[in-house]
Order: sequence, then structure tokens, then C-alpha cells
Amino acid sequence: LHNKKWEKLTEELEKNQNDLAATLQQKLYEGLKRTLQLPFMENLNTEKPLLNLDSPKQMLEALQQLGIPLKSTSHEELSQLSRQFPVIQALIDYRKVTKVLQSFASALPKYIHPITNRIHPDYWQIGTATGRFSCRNPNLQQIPRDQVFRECFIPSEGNLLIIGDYSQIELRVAAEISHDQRMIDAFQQNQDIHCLTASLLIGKDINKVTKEERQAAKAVNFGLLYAMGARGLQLYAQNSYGVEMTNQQAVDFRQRFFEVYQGIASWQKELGTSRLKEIRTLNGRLRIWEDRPKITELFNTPIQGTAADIMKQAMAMSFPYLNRNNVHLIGTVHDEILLESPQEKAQEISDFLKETMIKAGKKFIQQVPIEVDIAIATNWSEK
DNA sequence: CAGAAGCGCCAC
DNA sequence: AAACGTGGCGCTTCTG
Ligand SMILES: Nc1nc2c(ncn2[C@H]2C[C@H](O)[C@@H](COP(=O)(O)OP(=O)(O)OP(=O)(O)O)O2)c(=O)[nH]1
Ligand SMILES: [Mn+2]
Ligand SMILES: [Mn+2]
Repeated sequence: LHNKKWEKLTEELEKNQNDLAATLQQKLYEGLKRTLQLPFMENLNTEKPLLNLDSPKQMLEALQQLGIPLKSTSHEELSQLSRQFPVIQALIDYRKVTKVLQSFASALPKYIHPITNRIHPDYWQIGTATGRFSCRNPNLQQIPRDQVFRECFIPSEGNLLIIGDYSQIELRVAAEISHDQRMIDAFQQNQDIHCLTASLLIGKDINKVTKEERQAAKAVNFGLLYAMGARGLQLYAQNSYGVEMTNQQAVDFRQRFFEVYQGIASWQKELGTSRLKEIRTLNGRLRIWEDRPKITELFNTPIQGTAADIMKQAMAMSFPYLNRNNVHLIGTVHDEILLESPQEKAQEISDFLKETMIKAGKKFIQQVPIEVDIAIATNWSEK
């Protein structure tokens, strides 16, 4: 971790948070004064705040008193009303900064080891029901994507980071498992389905889709793959793209998706009516449920699980070579491997990692080509 | 007072 | 009947 950069980032976020807290408080109290004319308003300028901005319960009560119809203060509900009520936008903004400040900016330095000057989290090999790794103390698999955070993660002197990430991995696994011909063809033609979905959703040339729009499309592709409904699609399009969809439009979009990917549709139908209480990944690993699983779990498990199999296969296959070359495997983020390599070997090692990850993929996936995005970097934001 | 539960949100 | 999934973490509030 780049200490100085991190400290500076933390300071900026703190300043930011103070401003946003002031804005939010002002909007809340102003509103409450108007609607309630409560005597406690006289105490406004005392040290003790009347409302805890971090308390969902108090925020909900306060917003309801302002006449805003809410059942909870989750982002999903808030974003619906953010344009109508400035105070809601203020709460969303305050929450965002508070979250990254509390969970990351302030929390992470506590984990820097006094001797190694590094962060040493615990990785759990069987951390999830599907076979993924999990990570904790701290969880380095949930560092914000934003460059200002990622650029603080740097290799030690004389080394470089090598970052390998599978391309569209669970879609490729899904194409293999379902035998969906259209999706297989798409991957054989090296197409990017995340970009395609983004362009269809926002009505924009596929070549003009931004990184953020592509990122947002992932949840649509994986959502539909794992049985997201029209309602869920509609909400998601609104909240992440600002795309207003009627229920009918969402139904139509969903229908078109499955008309294109008929193999996915029939795979879902087959599994959905199967009454299975257990299911395997392509590596043969088994997940068992006590009672009938939800179909969403049943759909997800073989695919997420196979992606995890591939990941672990790649790690196992590369480790001996890495070890011989004094290259350290310093992290993994589900379909991503992070290495720290002596500078002069970095090119050679990155070629090796990429080929090994692809080879591991091919062990389980034969109908669909496997692609890996690889980067040699001086920090984690450069992938 | 400690620990569990609930909420909300970060990542893949 | 309808349903995206897999996690970890910080805070507040509840429970005992
Ligand atoms: N069910 C579900 N799975 C997700 C979601 N986001 C990511 N995943 C899973 C499926 C992805 O293939 C896998 C790896 O995430 P990545 O961010 O690397 O995306 P992906 O590999 O699909 O695309 P990429 O080409 O790497 O940008 O994690 C999600 O919102 N829902
Ligand atoms: Mn990926
Ligand atoms: Mn990834």
C-alpha cells in the first residue's frame, strides 16, 4: 500500500464527508422545521447532533416525517426518488463517501504489518458454497474499483505487478454448459457480449460503449442468466443507467435476450423443472442442498463453481514455475490472479501466466475459446 | 457489557 | 408465484 497516497486520499474523503454531512443535515433540519415546527429546532446549533446520519432507522423516520413515501432507505428505493427530493440525493452522496471512508480508507492501515509493511489477509480456499475463494481481515476482494483506491496498491521495490483476468468468464462457462450456439458463435468471433448488451439497453453504437456502461451491463447479463425477472431488470436499468423502462419494455427486452440465446433458455427450463437437490461443476465438484434449492441458486452454482474450478486449476498449474522464479502469488479476486514479479522477468512471467490461465480454462471448456486480459503494471489500477 | 441481528453496500 | 448469485464489513439497534 502506498502510504502517502492513501493518507492523502483519506484526508480528501474526510473533507468531502464533512461537507456532505453538513449539506444533508441542513436539508433534513430545514425540512423538519417546516413540516413539524418542533421545539427541538432551537437546539440546532448545540454540539450534540439530533439525528445520527449513519442510522438507517433514524434516517427512515426523518424522511417519512418529511412526507417522503419510503419503506426502507436502501439505495434501490432512494434512487427512485432522488430527482424529486434533493435531500435524498444528499443522503445517497453522504452514504457513498461514508462507506468507502469507514470500510476502506480508515480501516485498511490498521492491517499493515509492522515488519513487512504489507497487508496479509486470510484467503479461504473453500470460502463459498460454490467453491470460490473468500478473503477477510481485510477483504481485498472488495476494494473499490475506482482508480483513486486501486492505484495505492503497488509492488515492492524492483518488482512489478502482473494481473491476469479471465474475459467474460461466466458467460463462456454458460455457453459451454448450455451448448447455446449463438453464444458459442459470438465467442468464436471474439465478440464482447457485455458491450453488446450495454449498447442494446441504452440504444448506442456498440463501439461507443464506455467502460462504466460495459461494467453495468454485466449485472444484466448475469442477472438474466441467473433468472432475473422483468421487474428486477426494470429497476436495475433505472438505477444504474438511468434508463426508464416500462414493465412491458423490460418484459420485451428479456424476451429478446432469450430469443437470441435459446440454448440458455432451454438450459434454464431443463434445470428449472428438474427438482434436483444437488448439482456438479464441470470439474465434478458437488453442491448439495438439504431441501429443494431456489432455481436461482441451481442456475448459478454449476457456472460460478466451474469458473472457480478453472481459477484454482490455473493457480495449481502455475505455482511450481512461479516458485522457482521467485515470483509471488499475492492475491486472487475470483477470476483474477495477481503476481508480484522481479522487474526483469515480468514480460516472461506474464506470458507464462496468460498461457497457463488459458490452458486451465481449456481443461474444462472446449466449445468456447478462453481469453485472458493480462497487464504488467506499477499499480493495481492499470489492469 | 458482549454478541447477534438487521441494514446497507463494496467487490466479483 | 416469482426469484440474478457468491461473499465480508462497519455501523446501529436489539437481546440477554
Ligand atoms: N451473478 C453475478 N455474477 C457476477 C456479477 N458480477 C460479476 N460476476 C461474476 C461473473 C463474472 O464472469 C465473474 C468475474 O467478474 P468480472 O468483473 O471479471 O467480469 P467478466 O469476467 O464477466 O468480464 P471481463 O471481461 O473480465 O470484464 O464474476 C453479478 O453482478 N452477478
Ligand atoms: Mn473477468
Ligand atoms: Mn475479474
